[in-house]
Amino acid sequence: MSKLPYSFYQNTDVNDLAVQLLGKLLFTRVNGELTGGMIVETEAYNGVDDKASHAYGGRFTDRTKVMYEEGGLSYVYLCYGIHHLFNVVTASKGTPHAVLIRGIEPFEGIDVMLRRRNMVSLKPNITAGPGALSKALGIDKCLNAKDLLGDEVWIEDNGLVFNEDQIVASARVGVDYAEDHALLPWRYYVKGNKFVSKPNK
DNA sequence: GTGCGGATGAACT
DNA sequence: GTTCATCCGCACT
Repeated sequence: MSKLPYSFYQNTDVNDLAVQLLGKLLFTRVNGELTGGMIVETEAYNGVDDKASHAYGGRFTDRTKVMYEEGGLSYVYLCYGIHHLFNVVTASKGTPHAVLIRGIEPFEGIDVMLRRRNMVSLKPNITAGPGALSKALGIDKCLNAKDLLGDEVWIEDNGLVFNEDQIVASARVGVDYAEDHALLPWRYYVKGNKFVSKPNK
């Protein structure tokens, strides 16, 4: 297995990239503890033209500035004051594309994830949903703006590729505020996988 | 400096 | 289906 190269993240078609991330392995090493899982659900956020994106209209703030960096960095932010959401920054410098990781299937360090989630047995909700998987992987603001080829958070290619008929595209979750962009089918998930988040149609 | 509300999840009724 | 935990980013004064 090998880490995805920078060239992977440079893709300017953020939807294509969101699909390609399905089946890849997301790892973190926090306090020396290795955890990881296979990405089974993503959402594409198409930068300045996307009303659901934090960078819509070119908004550039302390929080959103990392999205304007070169693809291959992390973008982690706090949502509802409680949940840290993990995104992959993509495209080239100046183009604030990002892909939200919404679900992973546990692969490595399951005991550590159970402890972090206060769970005794493995159930889908350990990593189904963006807030849940961040907690299981130990992701918080400290992992914002990290190099995805570093040794704190990274993504590996295990060679697995899904067929088109194994992938479902649907509307993104929790973006009602995005008006006419709320219904765009930019959420992608692996059909039938138990670690896809709740609104699973 | 102030006020509003969110790319959610879990525990309720 | 409804409620609420719990913070800070962001727009505006």
